[in-house]
Amino acid sequence: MFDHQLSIMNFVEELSWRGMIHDIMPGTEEQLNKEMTSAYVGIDPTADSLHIGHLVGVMMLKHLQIAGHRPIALIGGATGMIGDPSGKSQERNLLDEPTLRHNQSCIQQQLARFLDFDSDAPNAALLVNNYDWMKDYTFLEFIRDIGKNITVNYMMSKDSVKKRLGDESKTGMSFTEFTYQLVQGFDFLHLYKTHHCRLQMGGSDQWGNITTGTELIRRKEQGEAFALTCPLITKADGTKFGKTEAGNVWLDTHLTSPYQFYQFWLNTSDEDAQKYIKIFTLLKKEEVATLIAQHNEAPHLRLLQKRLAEEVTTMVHSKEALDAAIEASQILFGNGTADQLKKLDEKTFLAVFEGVPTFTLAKTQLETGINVMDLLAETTCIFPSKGELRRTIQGNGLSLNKDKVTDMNLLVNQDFLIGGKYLLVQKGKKSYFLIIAE
RNA sequence: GGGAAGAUACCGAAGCGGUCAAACGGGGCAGACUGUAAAUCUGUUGGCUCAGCCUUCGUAGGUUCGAAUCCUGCUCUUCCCA
Repeated sequence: MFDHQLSIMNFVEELSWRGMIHDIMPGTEEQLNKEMTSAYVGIDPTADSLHIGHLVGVMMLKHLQIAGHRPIALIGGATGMIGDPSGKSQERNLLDEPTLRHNQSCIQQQLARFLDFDSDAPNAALLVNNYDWMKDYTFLEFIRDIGKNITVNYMMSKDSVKKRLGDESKTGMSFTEFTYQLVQGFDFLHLYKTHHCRLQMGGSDQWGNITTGTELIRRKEQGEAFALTCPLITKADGTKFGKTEAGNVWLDTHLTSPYQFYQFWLNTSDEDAQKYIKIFTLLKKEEVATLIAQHNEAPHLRLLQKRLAEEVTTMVHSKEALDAAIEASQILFGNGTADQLKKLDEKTFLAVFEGVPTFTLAKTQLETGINVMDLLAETTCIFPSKGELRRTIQGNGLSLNKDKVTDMNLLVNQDFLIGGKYLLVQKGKKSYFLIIAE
């Protein structure tokens, strides 16, 4: 029986209570209990940062490593160029190699916060890029060595393909997309042969692709490989997880500030928070149970959301970033008044509004005063059009320095500046913008 | 290669010669209520120098006093036949 001092609970049990198993191939658990096993998760290198949609896969790898197995992160340099037919995603563009490598190294740095790549431990994590073994692999070799082993009938039976072939599909499917599962299956085969990788994990939408891989391994190598998928992360209101109005929630500080990151998690609904805290934090079963119980006692305190946001922000960024985010949140969402705002010293002020979109303009422009309309819709692009700004003011949704604006002809001059320098623009309750006069 | 259907604002989808900046639904934004929630209700959702004007209904032309609506070419999509 395989045992590791770190593994308190076995991997499958661990994922299971966390609600992270959607489907698992028979024999997977036995394999994991038998010996140290390598398992991989694929990541598309479409950007130079991961976003929180990637986090589930990363957490699976982390749990895997904690359980004493070896995680492999596969950068889909080759597959990422194709695009999976199951997603709504368009066919992708080919990344040039420098961009691909850049993205790869950025992603690896982010992964290093979660996984141990460098130690001498036998289960140190590994990062590979399928571009490396695909780029010189010719089409002829591929169809002869790989394509031969899988029938089109088999490939067509996959849901992802059926969906695109069905009557309700409006777009059809290119040959390239059809081939996707084979290419991904080949990755699995390659890792099986080169790294003894026996398990592929991914989102539930990957099940079909993963099983093409295990099938390929069975037919070509008479080997046994396994699949484990986690449920697609959903939100109770049915909208897509991981998106805000501003787009993806990234792990990179420059794309999504720690404050915004913290806010994202803080804003999860009660129902979702119970799910997410199991998936995105490493809190133990008992602690999670206690938190959920406490939350149900006093839901308005939102202990669960706060804890979730704290844990994830700390894990992804740092304790310092978390503290700053909390402080900023308190000022922004506490009963902040214009007076309080004006009392802040510049350093705190800037810390609070770090990550808030800023616009600069010359102080001289304010000497004679400038109309709110022109200021917000023209000089700065806080509002895309004057019409929209007009509507917002009419709907009582605009504040300057925490004071509601009701007059569309309001003249903004230097007297409005906080500390002689800053003007805080608020659209609705949650959207802040900062104008800096220089 | 032949045939059919279609392309409307963020998305879906009406409109089929004037009263159309374009019904309806979804989404978005804002307001009320609240827990920075959910649900609900309300307003709004092309632009502007805003009771008026300007640019939009795949694209280029044409017919007409007048076109999203009719005609022609083109592009693209889906489906059927070969």
